[in-house]
Amino acid sequence: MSSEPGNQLWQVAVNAPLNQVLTYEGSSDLLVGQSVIVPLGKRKVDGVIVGIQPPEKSEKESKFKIKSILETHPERPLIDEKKLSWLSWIANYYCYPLGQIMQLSFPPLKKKGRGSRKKSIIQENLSATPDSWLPLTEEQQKVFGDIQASKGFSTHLLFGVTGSGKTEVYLKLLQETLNSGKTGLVLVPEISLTPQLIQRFAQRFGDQAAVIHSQLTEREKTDQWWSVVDGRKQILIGARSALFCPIPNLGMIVLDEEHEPSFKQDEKLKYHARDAAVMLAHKLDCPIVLGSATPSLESWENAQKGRYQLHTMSRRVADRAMPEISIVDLKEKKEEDAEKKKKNDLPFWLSPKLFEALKENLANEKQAALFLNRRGIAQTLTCPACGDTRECPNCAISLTLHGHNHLVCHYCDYHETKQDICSACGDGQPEPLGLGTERVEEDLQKLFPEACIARADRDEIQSREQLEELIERMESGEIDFLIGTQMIAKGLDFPKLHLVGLVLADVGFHLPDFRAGERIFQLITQVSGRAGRHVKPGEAPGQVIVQTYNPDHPILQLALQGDFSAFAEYELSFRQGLGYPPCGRMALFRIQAPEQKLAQDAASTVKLISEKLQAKFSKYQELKILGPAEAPMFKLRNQYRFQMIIKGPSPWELVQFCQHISENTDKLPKKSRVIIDVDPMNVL
DNA sequence: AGCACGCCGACT
DNA sequence: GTCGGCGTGCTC
Repeated sequence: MSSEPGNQLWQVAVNAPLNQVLTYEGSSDLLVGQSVIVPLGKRKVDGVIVGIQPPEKSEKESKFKIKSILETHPERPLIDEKKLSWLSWIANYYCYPLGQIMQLSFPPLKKKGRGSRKKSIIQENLSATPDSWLPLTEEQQKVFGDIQASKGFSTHLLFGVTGSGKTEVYLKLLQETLNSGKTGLVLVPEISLTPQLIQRFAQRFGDQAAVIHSQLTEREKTDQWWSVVDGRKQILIGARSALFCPIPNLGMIVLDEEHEPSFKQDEKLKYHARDAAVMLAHKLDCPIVLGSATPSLESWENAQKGRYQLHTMSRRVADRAMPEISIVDLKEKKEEDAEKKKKNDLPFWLSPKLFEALKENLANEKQAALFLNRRGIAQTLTCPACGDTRECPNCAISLTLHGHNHLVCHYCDYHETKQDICSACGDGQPEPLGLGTERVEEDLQKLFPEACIARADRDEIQSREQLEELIERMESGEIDFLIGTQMIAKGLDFPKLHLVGLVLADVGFHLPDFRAGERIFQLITQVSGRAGRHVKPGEAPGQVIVQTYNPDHPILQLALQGDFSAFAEYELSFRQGLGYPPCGRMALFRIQAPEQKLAQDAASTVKLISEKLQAKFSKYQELKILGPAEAPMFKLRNQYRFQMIIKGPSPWELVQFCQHISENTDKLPKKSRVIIDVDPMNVL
């Protein structure tokens, strides 16, 4: 404490939905970055000091009576200048109050007093004896060396086929980071934080690693958080929220499965952990590694443009064979197929080829998995004769069925009436696609009464324990057929899984989402990676069967060849034409209100404000404002929802525009709200 | 986000 | 008469 601590004015970002910092009086001993408690209205809230209030400014701000900072948070660490600058970037870029973002940097509970406590399951896992290091393959060694050689900030895109051993490279890089006295952060999608992955890190780093994920209790999260912040642990593994942990002395960030859409948070602060992590690495001047077998086109484009360094690993370790992928046409064109189907009494979704493969697999006592990505809130019409789906002429997005005969585009609000006869082939009658995992399970059990069938989807598997139990039953070989949604397509590694079937690839194609093609390519690639991961040389390779009504679709053909760069080229040229990311940026405004009329009016108001802004500022000239249109989920939790899409050539004017809008939409019609999503991943 | 203020209907 | 519902508005 200094001898003469005078008072001065501080700028504080408070934990409230305010778009500005507030001014408080406090001791001049305080520091920027310090956590404080301040009075706000009639209550006390947390806040962080973000700056000194310039004295000349305070004179005219006499509108408020300046209050005093009540106390400091003695145990919360200082947020240093770099971190502060990063948090401010997030607040600006994603149009979200800084004070609320700051609070993500702190654990949910108070620090625990000393005293013995029993180890959590994770910690027990992490205390396993370190095992020996595997020697890197030539390819791994090269990538490791190249990344290692770069100093300071650099973004590395590690593009490695499934089974090429990306994790081994991460482990080695992290070890080097620890050796140089720095700490490391590993971000993975929540779904892949399975014991399998944690075990792997545990074996290498023993008790040097902490893990944070959403299923921990608040106490556990708090303890893990402190173990890193105190410096007792040097590596933090976690889902996207771990990014906000103020890890001291961070020297390396690894973000695995870089393409996973779950890195984008869909509620509250709609940040993308990958993009925020790259920005953090930039601010901290440290390297970041993004890994994937199917990079997002955003990252791929960044690599092509030289903003990211591309490292490719194209060989599976131990030269394990890639699985055989085949595509089956579900259209019942061939007489013999129809006959076969009839003979075995097969349901419409099961082709004779997949049926035979399942039968053979069961006879050989191997496991099979069937995937069906039924995320179908949005219904699209598909012609059973030619497989055509009606698309919006402006947006190249599937039209969505409303009522019985109304087709609507959710990007621009184009409307048309349903035709009874398919306009593409003039023959079939388009029908909504409807099929779910439950139906698949039911049908399959009838066909294979003796088989042990398990289902994995949101309805069936709700907790981590249930997932772990399922994994165990798969590993023990008890389950013959596993039926599931994407849930099981990712991250899981089942040694005895030999056959993988994608029941209906088309479901993915026809989501009203410009990334539908990318998702389906990723899905096929990821799913293929599950089959025959552990075949030994000489054994038959894993088998993948993709069923579809569109066997000739270029994306399926490219997935079949496993040619990512050809796929990227194809997809990028499509996006270029319409200015979709990464060939341009977009933002989504969701306008909602408890009554349809209110929401409609509010949407029109926002549109009007947008057009006025655009007319007034020339920098917004190149932005394209689409909509408002009804959101795909028009009514949700008693709110009626409209959306507008803003497209622009680069992020700068787009983000400025979003900020501008958020400043001007405070006084919308009562009860209505605008929610801004910059770089949306999910337009539903 | 909270928390208060205020303006309506149902109760002692 | 007042208790309490939640719609509306403000916070240095």
